[in-house]
Amino acid sequence: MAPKKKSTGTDTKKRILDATLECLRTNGIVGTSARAIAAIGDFNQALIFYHFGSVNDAVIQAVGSMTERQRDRYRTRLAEADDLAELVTIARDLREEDARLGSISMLAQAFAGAAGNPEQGKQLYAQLEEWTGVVSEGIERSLGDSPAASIVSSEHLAFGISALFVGMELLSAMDPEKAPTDELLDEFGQLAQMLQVLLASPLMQSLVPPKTNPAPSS
Amino acid sequence: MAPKKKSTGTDTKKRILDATLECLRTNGIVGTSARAIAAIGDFNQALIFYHFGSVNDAVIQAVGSMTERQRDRYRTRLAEADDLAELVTIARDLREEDARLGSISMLAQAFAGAAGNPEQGKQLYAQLEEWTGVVSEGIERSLGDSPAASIVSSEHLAFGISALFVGMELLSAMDPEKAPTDELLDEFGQLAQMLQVLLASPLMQSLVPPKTNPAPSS
DNA sequence: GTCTATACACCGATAGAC
DNA sequence: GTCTATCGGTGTATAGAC
Repeated sequence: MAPKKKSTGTDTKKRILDATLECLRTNGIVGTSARAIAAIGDFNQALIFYHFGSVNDAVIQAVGSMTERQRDRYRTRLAEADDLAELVTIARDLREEDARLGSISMLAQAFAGAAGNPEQGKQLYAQLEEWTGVVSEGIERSLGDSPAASIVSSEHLAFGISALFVGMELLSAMDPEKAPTDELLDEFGQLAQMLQVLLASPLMQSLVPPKTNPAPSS
Repeated sequence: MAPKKKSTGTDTKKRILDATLECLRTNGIVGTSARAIAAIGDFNQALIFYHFGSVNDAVIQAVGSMTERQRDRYRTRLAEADDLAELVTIARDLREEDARLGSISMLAQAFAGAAGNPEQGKQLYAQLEEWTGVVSEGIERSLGDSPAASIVSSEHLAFGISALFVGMELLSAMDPEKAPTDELLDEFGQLAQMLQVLLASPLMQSLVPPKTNPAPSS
């Protein structure tokens, strides 16, 4: 039997986490306080401390619940990517949806707020790693046998993509009209198509030796 | 005759700006308050409001003074770049120094604090544009005649590099041990060397038509 | 131009009634 | 588990002495 729900609907803990994310998205980290969160979620301010101990911890948990969802979403979508061009196209679509939902903006705000607080920083970074791990796998699968993969590690590249997305979202929030995020990503898509052909060309062989076939020992 | 200096040394306005930057760097935007700034610079809290009207305005002006210095520094350094490989090498050096000084971290913090405040955001973005304008020129000069330039606009690419740097600095602050910023940039350097050869290859001609020679009309 | 003193709003966090 | 009430602290900003 499904658990009987209160009239308020969802579980309080979840309501707090959702309100915390919404607050982070609309008010930014400087405007995120226990009172502001409580006002958004229409519950009592003291509940945050009862359930999470502090505002900071509520923020960390809220971001954690968000990155979990994103990790799963990225995993299913990236499973469709077979080569570089597809990978870039999917990445562009995912980012577009993230921009609408504000997921990456929330992340950026939480990061900014954790500056100078090593413990909080490490927790947030660990949550990001789960997410980027999926990206890294996607890169590995669609680029693993390309000669470019022998130069750039997929983990490092996934980190770079995350950093790029976080930075672009932060900059776009400053001046949405002027920041050329979509244009840049479109151009990257075209560049990726070009690169894909180049990477397969015989010329590559002279620059990057093919993977040394691990000959069966002896 | 040079203006007589007070015993405190430098001009108060400048002292406030410096203390504001230092506060942004060490405390982050959430920890940046009039009292915190005044404590760092060892002056009275009320002076901030007398000279700048509000803490927010002091932050904007402080960041502005920083981006000006950075713009000049980038301009002189980037003047040495003649091709893609050199450009990437110089970019890596500049970023390394920025990381030491914390310039980009301050920028990221100021950006994060301006979220949800369009006026402040626009002002900060305009300051960043001065900086990226120099980067864009550097790209143009060292890549202008390459076929890649016909795909990616130098302004857009400069924006992307800024976003990448801001994002990397924000992520590195979370967990300096784990974030592979230097590794990634080293790999990008190698990739750039490879690309430089590829872009010059005859194969490019089949993918990207050479610039249509603007034939003199009639 | 710089200081002290202060007004007033909001912050995180807790105690205790329900 | 949720509420009200409240503590001490800190925030921005200003008035007024010097």
